[in-house]
Amino acid sequence: MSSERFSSDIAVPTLEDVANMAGVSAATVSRCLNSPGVVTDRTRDRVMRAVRELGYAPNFGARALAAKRTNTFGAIIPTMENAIFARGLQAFQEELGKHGITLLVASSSYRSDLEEEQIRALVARGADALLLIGHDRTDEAYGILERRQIPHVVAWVCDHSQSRLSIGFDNRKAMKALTCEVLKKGHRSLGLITADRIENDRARERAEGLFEAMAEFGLTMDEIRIVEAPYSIASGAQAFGELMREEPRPTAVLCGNDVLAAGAISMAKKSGIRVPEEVSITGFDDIELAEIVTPGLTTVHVPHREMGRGAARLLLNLSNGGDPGPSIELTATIKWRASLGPAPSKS
Amino acid sequence: MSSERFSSDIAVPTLEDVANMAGVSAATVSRCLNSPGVVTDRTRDRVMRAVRELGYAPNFGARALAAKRTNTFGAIIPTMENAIFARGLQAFQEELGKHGITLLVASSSYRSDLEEEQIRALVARGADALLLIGHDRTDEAYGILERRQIPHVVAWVCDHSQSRLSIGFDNRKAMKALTCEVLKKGHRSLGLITADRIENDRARERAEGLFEAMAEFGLTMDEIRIVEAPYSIASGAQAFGELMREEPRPTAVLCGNDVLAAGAISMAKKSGIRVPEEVSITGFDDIELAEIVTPGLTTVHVPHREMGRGAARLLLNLSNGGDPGPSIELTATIKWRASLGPAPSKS
DNA sequence: TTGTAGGCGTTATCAG
DNA sequence: CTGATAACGCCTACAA
Repeated sequence: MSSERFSSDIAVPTLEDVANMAGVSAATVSRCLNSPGVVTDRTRDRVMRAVRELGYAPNFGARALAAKRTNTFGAIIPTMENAIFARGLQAFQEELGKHGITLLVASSSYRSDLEEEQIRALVARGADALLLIGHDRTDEAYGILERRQIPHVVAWVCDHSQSRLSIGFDNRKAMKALTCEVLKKGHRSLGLITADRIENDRARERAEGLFEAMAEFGLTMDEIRIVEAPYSIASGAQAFGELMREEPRPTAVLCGNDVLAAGAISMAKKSGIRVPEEVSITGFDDIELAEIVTPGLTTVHVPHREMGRGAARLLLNLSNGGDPGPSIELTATIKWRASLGPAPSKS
Repeated sequence: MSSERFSSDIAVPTLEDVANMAGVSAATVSRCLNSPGVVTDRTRDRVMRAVRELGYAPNFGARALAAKRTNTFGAIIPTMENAIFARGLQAFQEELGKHGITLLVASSSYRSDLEEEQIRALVARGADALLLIGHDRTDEAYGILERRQIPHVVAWVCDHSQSRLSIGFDNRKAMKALTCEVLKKGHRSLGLITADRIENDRARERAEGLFEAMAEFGLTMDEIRIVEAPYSIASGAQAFGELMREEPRPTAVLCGNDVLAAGAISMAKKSGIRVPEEVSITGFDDIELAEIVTPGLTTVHVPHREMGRGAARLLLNLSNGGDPGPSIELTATIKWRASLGPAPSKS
């Protein structure tokens, strides 16, 4: 009925078409596809042949509508433009793939209004579960998740003051540890290049960690210059330029991530400022970039793959009605390379 | 009816719930959402309030089923692990966003069997149109696209021997031009680090371009050493190491992309081989990485953003039943940086 | 401008 | 083991 099957009928075949060709009911075709064990070998063969012949593929919308399950998870990351989330996402996807579930990725450009929109889109699209980055988002966003009871996990963070299920590392602690190393090298005049801290708890926590370390070493906020910059090499470079014009000039510039740090290094090179002899620079994330730049970037190594894999497992569990257990804290470690050196002796 | 609305009813709200709360029919709610202009301001206000109050979001499956349109496009890229496709994809997404359509991204790991699977998944999921990279894929993949008449465009390539709609640049021509520059510098012993050329027409075309240039300069295949390597900095580094052990040692190493080239440069540095004094290295793509490494990478600048934006427009057109016009050829240009120098004077 | 009713392609619940 | 048949949630003529 749905497709009259003229000689050159190009309509998309439906369950019913397959049923007709195989001489069975639509219900039987559906069963062949979903629980093959429950149908005779003979009829199944017949049905499968028809399926192939027609090039039939089930209509996802209809299936979702009827089954209330899509076998699709979603992930919303702040950006695809740099590699920060790529590796973790890859691991996430690989793990999901093993369980036959498809991943849909959206990016929010670090804007929580857009993220809310993306959550809506993915949820509406039937995502069975969601991977989110960081805790910062609108109440509406959380409202949607709760009302529809969408299993979700927050990754890339481990904030003990938050109760939501998460897997990640303590950004504050990691940045504090790195800053302590910088201070131990004798630096007393710092610079910070950070992403916008509004709507970005990772950036905020990292900055806080830095401040805590300074406090422990008896430094005040007078001894640090802060520049906020969008996530890109170019803006990292520009921010570094601004910092170098400050008085007194920082002897160590900590960057909120490797991308900004790479920009800083390139600007230093362009300006003839030697790293680390005149200025030390540090990053955060330990993406490939950190190893490639010259000098290599001392940075915080983040367990991207474990995070992705772990997040997938939590979500898989959750969406099967299982108990995911408590949030998981992974550890980030300092990765030493050449960009961090002792403070220049004078000034 | 669908949700009885007890005091703590957590059921997902449907169109009907909204209609009840607003005291109108479901049809009116639907209209408010889809063609707001056709309904009274007063009722629309009432409806929208109900929508907000209930946190209503339309069910995608149902909507797709009824409207036969999802306002979703898909893109399948070979990898998310490096930035090669990121910028283009971002532009693609931005353009689509302007038109209210959502982008779903999948990655194929450079494997056409996986790509076919992803095409299936996206098509089944109702993607109205698809962005694909390169021409190489299974007949089945194209079969699906044709049978279901899914508008699609092939990007990152411009192969005049292919009739399929595409937007991109001529990989062969670009690599040939770059190679000519290398040869003009006097290099007569070359190395090529390329991605696997099976199932990857970009890599194949680039290699062919290189060979053409060599032929024009009267060189034979004896004068080039080729190593295939997976897309990663580490494998680029390793491949470069292998090349440097060849006899005679190449004086110029051309890489199929910037990621491999970055690896090559880092290995050169590690081995104490000066670039470009002892060996010249070139990349392809001109991603940020190319600017960051030291020395800067002479590479082929690819118009990623135009490609992404253009692809979106073609697809938008196509999915609205319009005529997209012919394939579009963009031009890739050589971006000069320091990594390419004259051939060392002796041997 | 708004409401009514039918249908979109599957799955799931029943009988048979 | 198989076949009707009723949802599933929304859109869209068509009618009022």
